[in-house]
Amino acid sequence: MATIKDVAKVAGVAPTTVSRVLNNRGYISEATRKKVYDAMEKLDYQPNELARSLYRKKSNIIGLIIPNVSHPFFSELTNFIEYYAYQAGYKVLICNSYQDSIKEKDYVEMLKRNQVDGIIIGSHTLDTSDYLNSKLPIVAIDRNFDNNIPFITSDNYYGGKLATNLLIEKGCKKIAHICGPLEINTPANKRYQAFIDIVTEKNVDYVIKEAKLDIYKSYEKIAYKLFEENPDIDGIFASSDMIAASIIYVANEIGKKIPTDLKIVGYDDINLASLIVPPLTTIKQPIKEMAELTVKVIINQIEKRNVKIENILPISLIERKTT
Amino acid sequence: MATIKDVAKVAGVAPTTVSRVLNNRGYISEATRKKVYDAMEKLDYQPNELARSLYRKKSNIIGLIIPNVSHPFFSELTNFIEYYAYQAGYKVLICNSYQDSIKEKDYVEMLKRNQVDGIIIGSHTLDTSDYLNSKLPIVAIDRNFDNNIPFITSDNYYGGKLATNLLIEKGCKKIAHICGPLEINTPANKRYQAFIDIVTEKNVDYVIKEAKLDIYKSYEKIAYKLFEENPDIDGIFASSDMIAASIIYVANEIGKKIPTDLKIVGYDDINLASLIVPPLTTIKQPIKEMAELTVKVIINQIEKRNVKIENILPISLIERKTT
DNA sequence: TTGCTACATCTTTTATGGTTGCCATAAACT
DNA sequence: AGTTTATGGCAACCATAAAAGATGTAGCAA
Repeated sequence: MATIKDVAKVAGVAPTTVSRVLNNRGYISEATRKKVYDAMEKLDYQPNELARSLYRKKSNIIGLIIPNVSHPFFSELTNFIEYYAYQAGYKVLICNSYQDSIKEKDYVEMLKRNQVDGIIIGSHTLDTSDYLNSKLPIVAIDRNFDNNIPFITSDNYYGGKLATNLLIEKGCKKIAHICGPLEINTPANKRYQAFIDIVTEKNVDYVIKEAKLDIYKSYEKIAYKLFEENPDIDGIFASSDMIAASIIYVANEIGKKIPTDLKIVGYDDINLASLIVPPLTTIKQPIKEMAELTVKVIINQIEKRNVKIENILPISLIERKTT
Repeated sequence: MATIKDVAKVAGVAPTTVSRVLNNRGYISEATRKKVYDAMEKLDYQPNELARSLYRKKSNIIGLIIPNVSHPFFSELTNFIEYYAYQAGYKVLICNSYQDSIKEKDYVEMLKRNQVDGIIIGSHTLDTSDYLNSKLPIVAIDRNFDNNIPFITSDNYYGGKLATNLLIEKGCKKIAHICGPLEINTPANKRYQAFIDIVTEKNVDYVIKEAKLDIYKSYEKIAYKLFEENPDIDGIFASSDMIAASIIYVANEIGKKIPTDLKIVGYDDINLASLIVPPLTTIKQPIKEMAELTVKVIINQIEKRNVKIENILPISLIERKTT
């Protein structure tokens, strides 16, 4: 690989001059500028960003820790995060934590060693204290830490409310809610809270099942068990579209008709939601806008601007064919 | 952030001694080793990988260029690539090219500037010559360059053959194949070739439609058009599960029964395939194994070991409920 | 006892590729 | 004459690694 010295030699100038051309500082004549550019082209010179980062103490790399990129919600989020980060001149290092706290901690340390400028954390097992002792910019997705780490989320309570109300309006008499893991306090739990509040208020019969973040097999098991224990269930509010898809699958296997026998509301509105059969009624999280805001907040932190701690984006109900 | 010098000062030794403790080389007494470790702990010292990479001329970062992480096939692939790369001590920088050749070139240059140790390219627009003039280790996924760039793929011809034969065996009289973009010569085109060979050989009526890589909307349009132009179609071989899912969706909309009126075979066997209704018959690409091999080949290249140019993994037919 | 070698232990120096500040020099302008 | 523009050269810096060098100690033969 050509270095700045090689370029200087070929262009017949000093390395300092090349650096000046590269960084647009000081006085440079057009003639010299051209000579330098020609030399760079001739040598296919690419400045070594490692050396630059080392000097500048800024790598322009953002670490992204998520449970699993193969989960559609996270893959869509990752896609947009990379998109906006790249636009702002940042690169994204991707880390799958598999919701394993040891892996998560490992990744945080690895990212620090690699001098990332900030970490976006969409995975949820780590103890807050592991972040506290670091001055590194951090943004959490769907997690409200008790300290001052900014987080991005959507209006989960309202989402839960809309979903539950819709099922009741459509005439469901016994509703199940399959929620995500409740042991960690995340804003997503407000979906659960809203569900409980509404069914209690309206005095509707209900069931709760808890699902760990997974992709399918475990969701199917939960669905089978739910129908076995509660054959009279006629409405389900699933806290993710993947769970909802699994339920539709299982409902089909055991011969329940959707939406006549059973109505389903999902959550997220991943790409898949409109594609499955029947198309899924769901609460749309603004994934693209969440990604955009996440990138904006992390960069604002990196560049020492003030950021809001709470960043809650609106959700909306998308009615399709499962209700 | 604490540096090696801070550690040295606290431990009362020279910076080099700390470096030698870190890298386990040279002679170090147990007493010194302990002093150094204590100092590192006290300062919460993390070695700066940027500086290490600069010196070693090795960043342990692999660049991954794919069309779009939010596409399930690529999100699953990315997941496994990250998994195996991390196991081998490599990090993954993710790049979405959106099949845009300018973005793709931009990304390649960015990755070079950042001194990545190798590039995995799953995106397919770039001219080979852009790679040729670089001594950087490269592995392509599903792309057979005419030069010596190793590539990973699966047995596309056999996959196309299995899919087409299955539809014919199941009694289809007029089969459509929705293939991927044919303008670039990729191994995936062998699915198309196999399809043509079989229908010609067995003298079965057929239709071809070409689909650009996209996620849904465009697939649906193609499906609508296909059914409009060919109402008598009774079998479809889709070159990806996402296309197949879109077809199932459209078939449902226009009242075609699957598998009675219409049989469908997908390709990839993404997670979703078993989950959609009806569960999709498909050709399984060994995504996990492909990712594992991809990482293995790129690392072998990085570490100057010999690698095979052609890496073709076996596929298999997964019969579910759409045939 | 001396001299030599071998080795353990740690330090000094140089290198990695690039940026920047400072000073020197000189020509071209006000 | 003084300012602006243009360039070179040097040193310091970023955090780390490695080659080479310094120092001390032990073993062993003369």
